[in-house]
Amino acid sequence: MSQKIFNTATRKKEIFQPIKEGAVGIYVCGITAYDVCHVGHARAAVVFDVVVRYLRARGYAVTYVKNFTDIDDKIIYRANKEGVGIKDISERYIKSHDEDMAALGVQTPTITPKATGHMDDMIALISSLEEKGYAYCVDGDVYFAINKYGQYGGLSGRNLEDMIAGARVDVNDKKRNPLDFALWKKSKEGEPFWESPWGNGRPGWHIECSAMSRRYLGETFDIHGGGEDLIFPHHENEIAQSQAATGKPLANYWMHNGFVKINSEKMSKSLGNIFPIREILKKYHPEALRLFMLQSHYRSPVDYSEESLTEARSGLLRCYRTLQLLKEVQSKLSVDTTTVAKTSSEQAETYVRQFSQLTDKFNAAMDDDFNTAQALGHVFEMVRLVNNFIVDKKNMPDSDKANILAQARKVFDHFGAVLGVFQNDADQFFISDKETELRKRGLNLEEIEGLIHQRQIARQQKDWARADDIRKELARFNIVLKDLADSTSWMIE
RNA sequence: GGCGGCAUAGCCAAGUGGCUAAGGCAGCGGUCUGCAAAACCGUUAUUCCCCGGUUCAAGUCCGGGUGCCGCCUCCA
Repeated sequence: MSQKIFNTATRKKEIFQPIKEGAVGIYVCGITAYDVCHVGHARAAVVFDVVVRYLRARGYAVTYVKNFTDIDDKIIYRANKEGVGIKDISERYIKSHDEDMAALGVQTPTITPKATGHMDDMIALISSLEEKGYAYCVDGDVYFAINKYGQYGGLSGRNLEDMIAGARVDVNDKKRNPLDFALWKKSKEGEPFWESPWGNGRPGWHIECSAMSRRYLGETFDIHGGGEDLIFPHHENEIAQSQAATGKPLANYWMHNGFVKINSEKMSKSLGNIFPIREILKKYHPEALRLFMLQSHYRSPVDYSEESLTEARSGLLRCYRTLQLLKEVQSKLSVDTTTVAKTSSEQAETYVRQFSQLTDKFNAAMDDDFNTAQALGHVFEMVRLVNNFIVDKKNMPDSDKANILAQARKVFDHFGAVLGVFQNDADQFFISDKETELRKRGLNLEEIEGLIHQRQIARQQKDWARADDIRKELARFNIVLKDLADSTSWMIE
């Protein structure tokens, strides 16, 4: 099976053919470091994290570049407002971004370049565009000449007439064409600036990605990604700049992730419905957030709500219960559970064969444009299959059981490594889930455990009425008890 | 005004020409249990927004309609 990728540029699923056999260069537009990251950033990060994880699992040597925009109007605005330098702002939010990403289990990209570290590359690129006649300088600003380039609009499927008819482009006397965009902006009084052939100024927004992708991945690379909102104008402009400069395609495949809506509304500052990642993670396990996102296809919109996160948590609990059970059964076997031996019975072989079929199906789903929703369907089938095994395993020799469980664990390890879930030990997961839920609901651990202890005494005395009363009382706080042979465990529903 | 997307069970969500329409959540019945929980088994869409067409065959393709949504301005 070959990897397929939906290419925004052609609006079709295409068979992925890397430039260099066995290697992939991917560039994803990162954040502008002027505020904390929100759930929308989380989605883009998780989507491309999974893309990279899967390509690596498939054996590709992936070079993943994700930039930080650390010079920009919004950063300057914020720095002025706080009376600090732009570096204070950008460094603060890059740090915050890194913390959020780590919490989400997003692997650090191979290279994370910053715009301000590549000023020479940008100036060189703009100069070459100027030499070739694609750029013109007016009063310290440098603009890209759309008309000269001629192929503008290819990615977003727009033509110049449509866009001009849209009439929402800003009026600027300096531009020859209203759609021309700034490559270099003259600095205003008091703004940070860099020296350039056009005077003191700073780069336009789009040029950094053209310069940095070229530096780290070359003139043409495999995959360029980002949120769907970046298709126009940002990626359109990147293509125009880069291809005018090199005469070569910028990227062979363009991937764009869909948006996160909040309670069916667009997320926006004016609606006040921006959800920072760190706020969400106070209430939900990061893997629940990942699962929520991965249950939809990456190009579809997802609708964030407390209910949908709670549902995702329920699904995650189901997986971890099985993982926990798997470990528990393993620990009770009389044979070494880590090595994989040959199975002896037909029944045992059937399980192992089904595991491998589910792995194949999972991979096939991922091959098909990273269909994580479908892939997750197979993950849950695997959960059921393992539960089934645990229920009907009885007369199997321990060596067979050990083998089956070791195989099952390997399959979950693969699923988990690709999707970035199941990264916790099951027992540890339930402890942290409990802590999160207690905090969220403002419940007190000692009180709950005290009641459970009292109930334990009542149970020993077979005082079922008292035991049931305590159960009911705890149920009012959504606490569900599970009676074991000699103890009671509990969790919050 | 221009460009694009989506509409599948109570909810979320895969499937995009052909066996019984994945999977999750929620619900119901059963097994298990002192009672529960978890797990397992069974069950919940004769049907995929509506109308017409193409085809031996359509949720899946084409045309029309309706309803939502995104982009066109900074935005993941």
